[in-house]
Amino acid sequence: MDMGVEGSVVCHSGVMKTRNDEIHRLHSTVCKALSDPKRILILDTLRHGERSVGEICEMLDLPQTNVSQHLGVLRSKGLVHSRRDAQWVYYSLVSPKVTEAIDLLVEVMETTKTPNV
Amino acid sequence: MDMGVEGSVVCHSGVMKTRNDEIHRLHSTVCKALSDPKRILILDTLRHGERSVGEICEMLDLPQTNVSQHLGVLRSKGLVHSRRDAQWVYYSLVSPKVTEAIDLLVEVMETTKTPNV
DNA sequence: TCCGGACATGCACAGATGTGAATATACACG
DNA sequence: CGTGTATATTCACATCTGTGCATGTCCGGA
Repeated sequence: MDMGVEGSVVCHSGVMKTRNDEIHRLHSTVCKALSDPKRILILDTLRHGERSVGEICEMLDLPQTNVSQHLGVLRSKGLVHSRRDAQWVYYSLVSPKVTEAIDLLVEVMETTKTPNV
Repeated sequence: MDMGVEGSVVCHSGVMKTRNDEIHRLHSTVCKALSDPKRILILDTLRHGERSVGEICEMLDLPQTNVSQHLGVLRSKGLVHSRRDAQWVYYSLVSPKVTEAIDLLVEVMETTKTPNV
């Protein structure tokens, strides 16, 4: 009698059902998007507004092919939105919560004192 | 003149230096810890206080070997702390910010409407 | 000191994933 | 329509990482 709060069903000798599914979806979307350093860098690049692919490449000094691949992943995970304007494609965050989350993760890192690398 | 705020050095035709390093450390610690669904589940298990390895195994229905491996990763990343009591080892979060971050990531997932899987 | 339970570690392997090279597609312009 | 620029996609490959199995270590009890 110390858990089982917040609307989740607890199956004894089993797993919390809805919470389990929720976390698996969390992993396959947001967490998987953050599981590569370059993708985090790209998201950070979009912090202050939309950027074209070429602008991101220049800011991060990365080849275009690679940036397009990562942007494709981020879009498939639903974290960024793309808008075409003539020859250029501009990417932007679907929500400011994305960078808010990154900032909170940085806070977590700092409170954990990052023991080893 | 649209970026370069918050104490980071911007190298034109280069990359933001200190921010770059910060994000790479973020990835190799916190984000890498969250890059596996079972590890997120384990962290969620510790939300309300410390648990022994056996308790975590039972709650998540996972083999002990596997749980120990993941706990080893989480400890090496600095997200959990371990305490030995007789034959048992109790794990706990180093900071409540860990689950706060997970909760915010869930919020991000929900705002992005998770388009595909 | 021997035994059993709790937990950790090393190893081998399969599956996932980031990367570059080459190529394809979309668009503007003349 | 042909050319150049911007971006996306496919493919092959090297690397990483989660997993199970077997084993090792730590601890308490008889």
